[in-house]
Amino acid sequence: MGDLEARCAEAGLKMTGQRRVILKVLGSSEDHPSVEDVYERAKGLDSSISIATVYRTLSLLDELDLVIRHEFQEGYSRYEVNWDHHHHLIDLETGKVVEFQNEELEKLKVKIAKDLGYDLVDHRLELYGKKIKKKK
Amino acid sequence: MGDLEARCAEAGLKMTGQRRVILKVLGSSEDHPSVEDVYERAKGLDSSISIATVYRTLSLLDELDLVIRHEFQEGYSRYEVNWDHHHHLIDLETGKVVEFQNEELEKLKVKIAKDLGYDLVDHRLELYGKKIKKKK
DNA sequence: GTAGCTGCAAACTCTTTGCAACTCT
DNA sequence: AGAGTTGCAAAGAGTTTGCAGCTAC
Repeated sequence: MGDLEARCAEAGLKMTGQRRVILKVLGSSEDHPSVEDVYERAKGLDSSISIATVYRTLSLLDELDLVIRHEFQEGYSRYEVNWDHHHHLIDLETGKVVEFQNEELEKLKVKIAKDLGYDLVDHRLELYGKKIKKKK
Repeated sequence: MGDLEARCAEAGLKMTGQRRVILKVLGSSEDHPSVEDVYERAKGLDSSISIATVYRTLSLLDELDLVIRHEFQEGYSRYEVNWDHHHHLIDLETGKVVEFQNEELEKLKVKIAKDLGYDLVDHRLELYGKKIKKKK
């Protein structure tokens, strides 16, 4: 993958200070921040930034597929950079989000879509679970 | 499975006229109606019903697991009766929602969660695709 | 009788947008 | 220079809630 800024320029976006800040925040986030989270982190780097700009920028990045927008049944969106394809397991007790990949799953999904008469364009998979308690 | 009304009574819910109407609407819907949809259909049976009651009832039913709440990335919720476990393929060109089940997928998900150290409690899978065009 | 339910309207949360000023290219 | 971008504040959409009256049990 590579440089977010480069890919934005490629798409014809003007590289403003605010966008640079937001891209920096996204690129250095290891989690799945909400818009509010991105806004707070961005303000740490440039206190004049507005949340409207964060919303607008995230929408743009989503359209460009540079970012993925998640709705984990919380009533708001979370974002993450679209570095690599993976899925999420949400720990119901702690809210922790675990990422995973599974090749078998990928193949199976394409096959299911095909059997239904569809070309698979996109998909979402979320698992919700509780940590297995080891017995002593 | 079976009677929605019975299961509500079992849970200690009072069986009011409005609830009966909403349950009837849900039980006879073959699609995945939004709150607004449920409200409109319910008004056809009892014009005095309010949307606040629809929201409250659907939340209750969701807590009781009698109903499943979906968020198909549209900015609002859709509901369906929790009759049987299945997943959805959303046709990106028409918005049509196709339901499917796949045993292999179910096993795989349990296994993935287990490998990550989790007991699978719930999960969501949505495929987004385009209809395969047959060549003449 | 009374705990629970309802309609109404107001409030809330998340997100989008109109506008005038500003800024990359 | 000029199209695109920004901050602000207001508006929008979807959803929740306080309250007084009503109703199933």
